Amino acid sequence: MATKIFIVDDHYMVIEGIHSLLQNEKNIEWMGHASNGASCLAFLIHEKPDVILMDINLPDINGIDLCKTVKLKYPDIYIIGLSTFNQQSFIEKMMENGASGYVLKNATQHELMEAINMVAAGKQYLSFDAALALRKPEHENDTPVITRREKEVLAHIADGMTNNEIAQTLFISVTTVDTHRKNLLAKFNARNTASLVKIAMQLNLLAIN
Amino acid sequence: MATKIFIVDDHYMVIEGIHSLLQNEKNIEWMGHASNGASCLAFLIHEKPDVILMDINLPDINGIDLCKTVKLKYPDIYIIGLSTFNQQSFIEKMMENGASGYVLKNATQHELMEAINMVAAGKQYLSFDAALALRKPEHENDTPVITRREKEVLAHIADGMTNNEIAQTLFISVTTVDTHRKNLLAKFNARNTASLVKIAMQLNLLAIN
DNA sequence: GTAAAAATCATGGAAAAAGGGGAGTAAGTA
DNA sequence: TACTTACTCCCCTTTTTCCATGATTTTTAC
Repeated sequence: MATKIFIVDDHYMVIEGIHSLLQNEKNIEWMGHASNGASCLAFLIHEKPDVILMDINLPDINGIDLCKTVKLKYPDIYIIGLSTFNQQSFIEKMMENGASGYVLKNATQHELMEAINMVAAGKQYLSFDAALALRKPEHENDTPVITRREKEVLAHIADGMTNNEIAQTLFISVTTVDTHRKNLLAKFNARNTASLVKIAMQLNLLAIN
Repeated sequence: MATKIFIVDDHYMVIEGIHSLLQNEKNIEWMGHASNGASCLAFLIHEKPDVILMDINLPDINGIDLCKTVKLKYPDIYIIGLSTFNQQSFIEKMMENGASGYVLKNATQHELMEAINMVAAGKQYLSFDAALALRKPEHENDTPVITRREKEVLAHIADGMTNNEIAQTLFISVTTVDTHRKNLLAKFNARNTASLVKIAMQLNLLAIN
């Protein structure tokens, strides 16, 4: 029985590339593609693929959230994350939200087929580089654990607000905000606000929640 | 006479996609691909394509600089920039460095062929969206034009260095660094260092030079 | 060769952040 | 219950940034 595949990616060339890679595979049934989250969800109302290859960068919604939505509505559909980024935070969040695999866009045909077959069989698959990123020991793991409040403060800092302004919007004292700021600097091992924001952006703590 | 095409892109799926799109075109001769700048230059020593499709994001060198290098050595080769980003600054720099066209990775087969044919005929081609971005009036352009020195200072700021430290590493006065910093804040319309770094990261000015 | 743009330097003052302390409360866990 | 964690608050000092204003010298581009 052929595995029914559906792609969500806004780059026509990538879709075409995957299509081409899968064209001669006998046990693959190509169901088509969507170029954004909305049309993906619309497609799923009437059609049920076995595996969805889902890009993380979509125009209307990010793939991480789309993954969650799809998995909630259709738990039987397996999802493979697809991205050019090999960042631990992306991979982790994608897997946390129910994805069964993660493949980089520079994967070979062999890797892609392996991923699809593994995932369709109910197993998990991480491309080599992705697995490497995840297997880093904790001390090499560069993403610090920050609390809910710290994340709020961090977001406001990155938006250019001063401690005073943050204190007013969060209805807390300036000194409290200052404490959070100091803790953030310590946790991120940052020398000052500038490097704090850079590191947070690199870890995607400010773009995708 | 067929147009000889060569691709430089580090994403296998994109290469495969373009290959697939061009496979049935009679007047296209596929010469192969390189996945980084170095192997592209190595290839060009012995082989001379008519048109190179060049990704902006490469592992070893950015496409903008590679474009310059290739054009210097082989002015007869036409280059089409290839990117997922529709940012004015990228497009401009690519064209300034001698590219004849710019195509987004979500371009259709028709657009791609049009680009190749136009460029091979010595004309220029910008994909619709790219052209739109370029025609935006200056006040709608969200990527400010910053100078070489400002970019250096910006990078150092984002790395957490103080004005004093930056001054020492660049062998200039602290007040000069301060001036650059002020100009950066003004150009980015940022309230302080934190928002400056965030905006710069969002515009990819700290990852790609 | 000239005009524009970029890079350089400066003063002085107000505002904010960084660094170093200490400390109480509430909530959940072992 | 004892312990940990998150969140809250405070003081003081030093450093750094931010702001306003002005000016000179190189580079670059036409």
